[in-house]
Amino acid sequence: MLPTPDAPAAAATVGAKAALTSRSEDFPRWYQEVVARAELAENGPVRGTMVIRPWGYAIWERLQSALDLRIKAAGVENAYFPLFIPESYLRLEAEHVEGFSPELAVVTHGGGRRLEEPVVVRPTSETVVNSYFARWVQSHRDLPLLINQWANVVRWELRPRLFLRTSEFLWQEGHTAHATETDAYAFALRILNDVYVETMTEVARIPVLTGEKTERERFAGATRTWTCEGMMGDGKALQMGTSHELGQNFARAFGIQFTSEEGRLEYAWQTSWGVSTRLIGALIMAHGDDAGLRLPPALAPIEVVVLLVRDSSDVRSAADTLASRLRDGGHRVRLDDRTDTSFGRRSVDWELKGVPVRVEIGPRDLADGKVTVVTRHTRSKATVGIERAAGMVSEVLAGVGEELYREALAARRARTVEVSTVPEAAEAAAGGFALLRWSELGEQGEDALAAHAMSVRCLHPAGDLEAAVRSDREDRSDRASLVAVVARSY
RNA sequence: CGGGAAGUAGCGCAGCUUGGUUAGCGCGCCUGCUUUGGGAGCAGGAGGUCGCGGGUUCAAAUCCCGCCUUCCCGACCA
Repeated sequence: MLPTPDAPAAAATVGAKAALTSRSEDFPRWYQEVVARAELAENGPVRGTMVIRPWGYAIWERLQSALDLRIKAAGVENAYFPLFIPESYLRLEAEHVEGFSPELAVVTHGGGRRLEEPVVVRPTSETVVNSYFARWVQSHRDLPLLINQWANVVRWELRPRLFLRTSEFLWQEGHTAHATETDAYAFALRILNDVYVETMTEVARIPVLTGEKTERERFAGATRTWTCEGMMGDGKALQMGTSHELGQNFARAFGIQFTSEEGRLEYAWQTSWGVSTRLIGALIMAHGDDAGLRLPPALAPIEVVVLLVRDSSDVRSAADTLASRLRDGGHRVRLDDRTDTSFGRRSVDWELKGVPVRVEIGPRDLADGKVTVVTRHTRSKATVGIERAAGMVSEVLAGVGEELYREALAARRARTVEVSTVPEAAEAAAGGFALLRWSELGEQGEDALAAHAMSVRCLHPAGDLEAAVRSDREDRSDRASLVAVVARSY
């Protein structure tokens, strides 16, 4: 609760029966229950597929706009490429096909006949996009070519989990071509920092660690993969987004060549990058509590619910007036006048869905000219004069995002330990992040950790762990000073 | 794909070991009345190809075989 000039007449914390399995008791079960009870998504009829329900989709739409705005601010244009890709395209980049072939969905029949060449349902679009880039890029004047698409992709996952790993998911994938390696490198990091880190921290309010993936964890076909790693409520890491430098791998495979200012024929340098509906999973697991989802206002489909405790003409007109004032103040408001459903049930439901603020209006308080303002993320209640209510809601909403971020950051810090040996890392990463110098860990150590179901989430320059990986850093080969973030992951 | 568990009404489960009338229970749903300040109460009601396919049998939710799906733990990933 924010401190306010005229302090609330009464403050209390909500006490109710547990709506869900607690996080500490069984985190995976808690996660599934939140997804179901908050009406975010359900399994589709085909294994690994997902039906995203309106509440979940509305969150996705808000994430999409936040990302799309920033992607466009980086100079990228949206386009659309086909769902079906000739199987032969995948084979043109050796590492790429090796990485993706185990999880491809392949169409062998169409129009009732066997296809001459099977088509693949895109697992990612590097191959089609780049086959067109080859046609569009002729001159250095055509570069950089910066394209993004919003699409669905299919990867036949072995162990699906709603939002975190589904066989079909929604995402954006960016594909760019540049004249020089330096440009491509800078752009991959620009997307990482200005689009991904910013959206994750400022909009989703989840702290992320950025850094480079090890060779073992790198994207199939990339020369370098940069990642954003978040810590979930159980101490495990989630890869929330990646930005890849592709070098000239795809340019050579697809013939993306241009004539340079000096008149030489050169291959383009490329990047690709993506984030997906997995971000909704991150939101649930980073911010959720034992009462359900907790949404930062920027992503909440509804920021404030005005709830009629019971119906009467006084209550209704007070609620209508308050809802209008809040709407006029620019907030997304829902009037809950379903008084044929009990107060308790409606309260619990809105808490499950994570609506940041709720205003309860009932005859008792109203007789004193008051209403109750409930803050979801702290589950605290305050009674305020009705004329103050709209102002207080705005004040509370203004603070929720920052408080969620700080809470998540504190939780991550509490579970992050610096260690100096591989066995220590394995022990510490059982419950959070372990930081170990890469020179101490190395690829042998990475193999050893794999036996404990642990991995290097990213390599970050020594020093301030939370500092952005800077795109103007010249020294790219000082690997000895890198710190490995070791964790279990989703 | 390997190891483990499970599929019976929208959800959660019992029944299965030892085959045998009409397959039960809780929640939810519908109707009515009373309620509503933290998951309301009473009364009445609707809802089932027992995951799918095959087999054994006079008879299968129950026994046998195959498949599918879900969950947990691994390997793979946004």
